[in-house]
Amino acid sequence: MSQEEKVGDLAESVGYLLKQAATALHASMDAVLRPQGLTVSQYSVLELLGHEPEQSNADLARGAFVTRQSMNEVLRGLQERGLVARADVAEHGRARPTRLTPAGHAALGGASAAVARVEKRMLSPLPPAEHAGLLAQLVACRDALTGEDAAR
Amino acid sequence: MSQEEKVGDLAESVGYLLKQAATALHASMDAVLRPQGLTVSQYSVLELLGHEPEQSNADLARGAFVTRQSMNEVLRGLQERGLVARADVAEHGRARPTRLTPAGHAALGGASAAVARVEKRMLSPLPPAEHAGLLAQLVACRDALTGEDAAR
DNA sequence: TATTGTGTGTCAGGATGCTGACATGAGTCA
DNA sequence: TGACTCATGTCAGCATCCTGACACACAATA
Repeated sequence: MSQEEKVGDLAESVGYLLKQAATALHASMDAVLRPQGLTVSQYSVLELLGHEPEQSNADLARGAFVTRQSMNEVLRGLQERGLVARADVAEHGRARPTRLTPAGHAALGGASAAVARVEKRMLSPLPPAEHAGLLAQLVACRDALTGEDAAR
Repeated sequence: MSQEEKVGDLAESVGYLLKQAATALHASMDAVLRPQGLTVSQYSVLELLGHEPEQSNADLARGAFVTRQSMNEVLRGLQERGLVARADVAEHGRARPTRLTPAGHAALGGASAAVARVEKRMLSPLPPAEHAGLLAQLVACRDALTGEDAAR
């Protein structure tokens, strides 16, 4: 009756392992990005803008899983260092699109290479044939949680 | 030559998806734990103590992937609410083992059931046969990153 | 015995992210 | 036109977690 009603052995909990793996990845990324003068959050913004320029503060916040307020702070730091540029006046609503400066592109290049090496090391124990499967499983898990809201 | 030297499409980045899945899980856990008056960190401590009682502050910090200082704060909150109890004097070194109170056991019961439902929902799109494989892959990724330190 | 090293608990200060709140600009509709 | 709704940017305050530092307890060793 009450076999599956609570969290079992932690070593067999996918949630617990998911947290461990994500924490390890964040720590490894931080270790390679710090020497380049970037935080993980700052790198995330550069990567997002590298793939899709002219995104607003709110767009970037959604892409990096943080609030607009937090992203505002990150953007301010990047702007002061000259890695990104924001339009002074909004063209449409209140949104002021952001884009990479040449210095931002350069910083992204080195950072992206370093992060790619981290990701490669993370996946190194898995046979390449399993990479796509892991990706699909993570997508499925994410969608299962975000699809219908959180409660219940 | 330079095909794999930087992060590619974000939708195909295991690291990006890992972060998304972990963030979604954390948010879902928070949504079900808040109504019970617990934070995710507090729940983690209760769960750890439920599986292995008499752990010290430092033990719990390692188990929850936070610093001793942060865990100290969490324990203080749980102690004030009467969910855990710590020995007043250390028996061996400076370590003061912590254990669940009856109220702590009760709180853990409800919280663990709620979290188990979240985890079940997260895994619901995957055939049960794939669960063990996902778990093993996450373990492998974690170990690949934590085995030899971070840098390089 | 005295020294060194390791593990632990705790205080102080700072960095980061969040919730709450408000004002602004644009679209929708009576 | 005017009221309403929605998305955005930003300010303020708070919560959480971190790094740095220090004192204490024990074990190992010369």
